[in-house]
Amino acid sequence: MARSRSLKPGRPAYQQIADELRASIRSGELGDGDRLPSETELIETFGVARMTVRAALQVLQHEGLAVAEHGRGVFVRHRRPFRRRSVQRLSRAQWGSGRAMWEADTAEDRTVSATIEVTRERAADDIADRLRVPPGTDVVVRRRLHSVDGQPLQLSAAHLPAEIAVGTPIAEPDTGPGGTYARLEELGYPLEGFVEEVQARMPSPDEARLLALPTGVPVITIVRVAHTSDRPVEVNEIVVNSDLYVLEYQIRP
Amino acid sequence: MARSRSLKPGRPAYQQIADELRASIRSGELGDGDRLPSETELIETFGVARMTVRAALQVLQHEGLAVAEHGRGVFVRHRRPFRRRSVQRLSRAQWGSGRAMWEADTAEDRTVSATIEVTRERAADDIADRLRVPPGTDVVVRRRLHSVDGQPLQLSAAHLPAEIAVGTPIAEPDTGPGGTYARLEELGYPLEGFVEEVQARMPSPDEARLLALPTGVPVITIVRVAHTSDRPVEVNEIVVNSDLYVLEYQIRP
DNA sequence: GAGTGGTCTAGACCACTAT
DNA sequence: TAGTGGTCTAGACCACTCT
Repeated sequence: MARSRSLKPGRPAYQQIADELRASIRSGELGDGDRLPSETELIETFGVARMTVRAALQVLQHEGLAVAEHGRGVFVRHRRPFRRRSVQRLSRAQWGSGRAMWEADTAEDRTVSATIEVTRERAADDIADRLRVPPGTDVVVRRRLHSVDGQPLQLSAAHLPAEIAVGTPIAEPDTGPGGTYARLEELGYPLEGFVEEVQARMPSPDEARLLALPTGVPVITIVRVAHTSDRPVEVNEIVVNSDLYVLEYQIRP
Repeated sequence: MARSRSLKPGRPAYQQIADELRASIRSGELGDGDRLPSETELIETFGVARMTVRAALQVLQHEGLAVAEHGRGVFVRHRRPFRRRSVQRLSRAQWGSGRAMWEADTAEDRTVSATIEVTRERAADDIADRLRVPPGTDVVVRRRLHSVDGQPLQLSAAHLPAEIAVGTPIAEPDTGPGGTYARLEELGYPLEGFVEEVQARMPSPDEARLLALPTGVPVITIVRVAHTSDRPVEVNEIVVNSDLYVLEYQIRP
């Protein structure tokens, strides 16, 4: 960044400074992980007040292009989606084989971990609606936080009618080989298909904390409904760190 | 919001103010479209400087919970996803029938419009890679901006090898009934399937402008590859307003 | 004109990181 | 200790909306 740059009237100063920095990032002049000019340097370069350069840096952070590290500087953020979720994850070959679904798209050298909490609750209206049971029906809820190599990736909350799950391994923290879907088939609920509804939004503060999300990184939400030929048997609400995920879907015409 | 509220030490004032406002929104005390307390009111309520209450309001805007309207106030943002993209969109029944794919999931009373620009370019590396052609190969690019009821929804850039598309309706703005996919089949490229890669991120300033995105609304990006039994024939890069979309995918085990 | 949010200044003190 | 970003103040002027 050259010394003493001029700003044109008409467009706010903080946006012009953000524009210049963004251009430096896009052009590759500032690469992944590089430190941006410090606030002090930007104040000298552009001849503006500190709050003005801070506003410019905030713009870049909220665009997901930069992250601030207290005491160290503001750095170009590097995306590294190291996981890919594909349709294959939900194939019977996967969970029928005794592998956890979770492992389906995980490279061998990754360390996968999860915390889990199983509770019994009354179904919220939207869950009951999707399960096609009366509002307030008892459900077993399996809440998990999945991490890979210590990096939190995904929150999930699987809801199953208590009538189906209670007294089975599905209501235990460890569902055994093949997981919930393998158990459902054993219990006489052969799965016919899944429907996933995908959306994106900014995280709540809680989600940002649990998933260790930097500023400017949205979450992808997935509502997956697993169903047999005559009824839905599970609703899984999933929230994923969009920075680390590429979802893959295959469609046949 | 009661008058004169106290702030506790330890947590930054602007975050505590944001917390209170967020709680009011989540509880429903402030509903969709309601005006939040003005900056002046918040200054009096919490006894802080203006930049502090502004910081609190920015937090909510970047979370996608509120939108500021210059001269009017800051309002609770209301989500209204009025479109749903499902697997059915890509069924042969859809585009084989002469309906534009675009219409597949559009309710009858919507006004659909699009701008389109068709160009011939050298393929960028990632596009060439996905089309399995040498880098720099000539491609026909169909860039569109889709809107519904005047609201911009989606940007797309469909890339096809020039070898396939040149001299056909695919290189014209209007591809005719059933669109590009119907033409491809007529030209001897029967489609065997599609793969979609879905990610989410914050928009670039250009995307935010074109899609009329408020602060705090991410985009969903989709890279769709259409292929015949022996080669990919189209790569479509799609950027959608995540506020207006629910993607739906069906999966068979 | 009164009220709203948008930009900007010139300071202050604090917390964190590096050396 | 020097340099970095994080929070906060008490003003200023501007642009927009509504009545």
